[in-house]
Amino acid sequence: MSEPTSTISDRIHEKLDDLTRAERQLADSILENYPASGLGPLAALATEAEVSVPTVARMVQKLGFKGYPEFQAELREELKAAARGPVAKHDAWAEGAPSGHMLNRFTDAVIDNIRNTLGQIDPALFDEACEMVAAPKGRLYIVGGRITHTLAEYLFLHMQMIRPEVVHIQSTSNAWPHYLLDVKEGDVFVIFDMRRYENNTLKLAEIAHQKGAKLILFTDQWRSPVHRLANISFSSRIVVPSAWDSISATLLLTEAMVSTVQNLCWGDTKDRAEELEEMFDNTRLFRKFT
Amino acid sequence: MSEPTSTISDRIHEKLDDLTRAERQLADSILENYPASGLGPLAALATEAEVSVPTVARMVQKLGFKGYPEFQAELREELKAAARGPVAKHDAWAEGAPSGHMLNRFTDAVIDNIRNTLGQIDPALFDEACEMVAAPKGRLYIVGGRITHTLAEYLFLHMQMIRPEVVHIQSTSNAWPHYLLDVKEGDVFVIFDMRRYENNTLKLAEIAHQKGAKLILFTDQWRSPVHRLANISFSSRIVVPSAWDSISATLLLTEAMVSTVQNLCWGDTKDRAEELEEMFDNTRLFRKFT
DNA sequence: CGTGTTGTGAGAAAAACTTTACAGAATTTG
DNA sequence: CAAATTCTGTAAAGTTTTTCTCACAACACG
Repeated sequence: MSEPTSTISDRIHEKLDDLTRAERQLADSILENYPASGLGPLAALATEAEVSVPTVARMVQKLGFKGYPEFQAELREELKAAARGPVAKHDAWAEGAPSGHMLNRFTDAVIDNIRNTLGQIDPALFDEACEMVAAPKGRLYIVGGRITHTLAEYLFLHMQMIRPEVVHIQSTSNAWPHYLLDVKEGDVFVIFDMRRYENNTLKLAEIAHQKGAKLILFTDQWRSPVHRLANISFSSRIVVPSAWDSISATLLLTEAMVSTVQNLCWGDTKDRAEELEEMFDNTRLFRKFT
Repeated sequence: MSEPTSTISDRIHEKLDDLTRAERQLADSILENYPASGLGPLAALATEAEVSVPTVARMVQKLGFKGYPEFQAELREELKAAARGPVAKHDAWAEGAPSGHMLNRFTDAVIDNIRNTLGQIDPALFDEACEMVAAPKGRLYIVGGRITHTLAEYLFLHMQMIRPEVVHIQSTSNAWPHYLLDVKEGDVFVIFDMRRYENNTLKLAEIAHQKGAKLILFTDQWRSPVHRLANISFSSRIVVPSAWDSISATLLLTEAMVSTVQNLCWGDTKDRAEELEEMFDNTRLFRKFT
């Protein structure tokens, strides 16, 4: 038996550019949970990929198989061969990379960070924070430092679409004191401060706190000094095999917050609903996950 | 949907005592290379196990299935779940949160995205891209769009510390054409373009390509039109239970790239070594993972 | 010898695959 | 902006494969 030099997965990737829209959609679906979906009946695969039956038949031939059964047979062979191999499942995230490859080591670390970070989150506090952010009573200020202002801006860009009165402050900018002039009680600050913690951020937090604003802090596992002032803090694990830190876990929290807040605000802000609706139409993104 | 408490493999083992000789022979064959052999046609399985067709049919019913197709369907389901891996099986990441809590749903989705994204990366291409980015021959341009410029800036901030001649362009800015004036052959562009893909980014990529620059693209699973011009593309999964997309998987790739490039450049740029060293001292971050 | 098991062969029924034709949609081209 | 081209889904029909079942003979074993 001649060991096939390339798996079907490879073959699909190679041909990816020659495929049409629907075929690519199908290819994605096959790769989605590979190889399980390719082992069912053709019609089921078509349904799952949301393409028509002939599209599947056409593509299978395009990939060089005489028919769907032949395609399946090779998938099974592949599966057999794979099972023979190392049982170590997630030894490698990126197929074909040595397990010591940076991609694998890095991914291991990030997943671990995420697990660890989530394990230490109090869901009730998270919900509370989201409610504070969603509440349209006061202004929402979003603050980031030298590196973390990218996170801050990411949050800002989304909040801006969800609710009014959102301000993005970069604590390293020398303009930040001006922003604080009209902070009043009931305003909410979301502050990102990861090591190395920035003095400006701390000062800014102090003033905001003093003026009666609520503070929500995203920091790392060693916690920025701001946490003593903050009403709610979330610490993320950030260690990766790199000379720098990872903000992946914090990004996850931020994205989860965006999603939660948007659910909370749903329907409230009529004027934004329009804009959102248009976006949903354009991106075909509005899927109910309940 | 009730999660089956037992796999088919378990089920066979349980019933093993109630089985007759030929049936046991069949069972052994199924478990031999599980689950591949069970996914082919019934007749093939019979031949492989050296039993008759009716024996297979009879045993499948004995196991409690209505017919062979039903048996196969469950095998496929099992395979699907197994591929998801032990990591994603966690049904509560944040302890104490109901498994339907946004934090858990979101984390599931992100982990799944990461797994899927990494599974489709060619490590050789990734290394190649990192070498291109590390090569100090030409300039390094980093380009992002409306949302993705946060990723671009994150990469920029780190590259700036690693190598000289790094430029950050925001394709939504109307100043970008000026940046392209002195692009020359050998320059490298790192472009972020996720849906909804931006026309400006495409135009910018076209000009850069035409001027002989190399393009590295970070996009989503549906791939920005820029990918046709790009020398190397990486597509990430971005779907999460939210009205918006997630850039978490792409951030992971970006961070992994930063780490890899920094390893490649290590020692080359003497003038930056100082600055780095000081940083490492301050952050106690310098850990050798090699 | 009797009981329970297994294989053979065949045929009916069901399911699956392949192909074709065509119309509507999407995209490209001029 | 219209025409041309390409792509895609629907429907249907024909073909092949697969599954299921039955009857019966052969076999194993106490």
